[in-house]
Amino acid sequence: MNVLPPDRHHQILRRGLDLMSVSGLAGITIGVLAEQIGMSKSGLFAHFGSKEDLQLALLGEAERAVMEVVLTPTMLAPEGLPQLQTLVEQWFGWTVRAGLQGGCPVAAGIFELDDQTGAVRERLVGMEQSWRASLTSLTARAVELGHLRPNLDVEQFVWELSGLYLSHHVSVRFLCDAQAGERAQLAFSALLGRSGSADQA
Amino acid sequence: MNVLPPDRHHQILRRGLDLMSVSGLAGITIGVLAEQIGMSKSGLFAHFGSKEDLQLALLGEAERAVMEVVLTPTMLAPEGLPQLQTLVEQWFGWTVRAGLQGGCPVAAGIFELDDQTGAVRERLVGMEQSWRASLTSLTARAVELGHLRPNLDVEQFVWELSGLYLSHHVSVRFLCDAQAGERAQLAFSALLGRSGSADQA
DNA sequence: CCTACCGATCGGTAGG
DNA sequence: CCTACCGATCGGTAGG
Repeated sequence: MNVLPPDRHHQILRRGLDLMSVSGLAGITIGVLAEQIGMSKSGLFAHFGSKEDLQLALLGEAERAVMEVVLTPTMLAPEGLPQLQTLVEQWFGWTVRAGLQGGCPVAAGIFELDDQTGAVRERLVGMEQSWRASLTSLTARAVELGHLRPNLDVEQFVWELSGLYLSHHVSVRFLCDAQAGERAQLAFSALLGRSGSADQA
Repeated sequence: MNVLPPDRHHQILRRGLDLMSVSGLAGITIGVLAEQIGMSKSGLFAHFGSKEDLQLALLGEAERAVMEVVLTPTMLAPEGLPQLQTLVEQWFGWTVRAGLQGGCPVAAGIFELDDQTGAVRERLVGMEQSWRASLTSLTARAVELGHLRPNLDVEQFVWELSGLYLSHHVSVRFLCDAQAGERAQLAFSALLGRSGSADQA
């Protein structure tokens, strides 16, 4: 039961996720990542069949991180509206809590790969669709519990919520707007307000 | 008054903008761009002092394209609400109308450079701030004309509108959602609705 | 605007 | 997991 080294493969993925959050998917190079970990290029390469496989593995690591940092705490909250509110609290700006230096690698990857083809893009599309399905499920549950209007367009709700996430990302990481958190909270409150069961049209 | 060649420098910027919309800022290489135009690497390089200067010039070209394809038609509409509606019609998905093969290079650049430093990032920050100032001005004019609530938080309106643009971009270019246009229109109508002078709270 | 070239780095392989 | 190496490509330069 030796503790050191703590699994080289996992160390590569962890450090690689951090690098990906700063440099993007295409910005990852085997040489740079190997140097940061302190091993040889070919040594690191041996863990993966190709650079593409490394990128796919890093996307998997990102998915695991989101699960741990965002989705798990969300599920611990009471079902319905409380889970939606917890989700937004944990989702927006999650990379800081995950200990990453950069921004959301999924969002960055989406804009990086939106005009390309290949396995990495397809993997990322699958991740995003799966993520939105989770959001849809949480929202639908809030409707079932009467926390949101029974006639709410759940897909539209998720579509607009995703836009708030992206706008928050741009504000906080690119424009460095100190009011990013308040703006996001205000927008989310407005979205909840016009989705609420108290439908005052 | 010779017509051919139609200004090599402009040809480089035009073709480079197209390449940037597909490959992103970092994806641009002098060699690839030179080959697409049919000139030598060093011949193209001579037009710019460095790759960074080329990137800066391409951002300027993107700004010019947005001005021509989005802002100019917007200004031709009646002031206030009609201009805001025209803006969204022309802004969302503008790269197609601009004849580009890829998505919005500004949006892509924001997510690409959000964790980096340097002149290119600073230029892009300036462009985005200037763009949002234009949106703010158009929105404030709609308030002045009584088309929107006098107590509207104009900055918040622009912040949320920017989120709709990003969400639309992801839907149409990455997820290939056929309903992207409808979702964006629905969200924009809702945003206008709760910003309208007919404040039915 | 070109050819020819520079050192650095890329992903990947051979062989151990 | 390493050293040593491959061909290709990178941004950039010399010289014309």
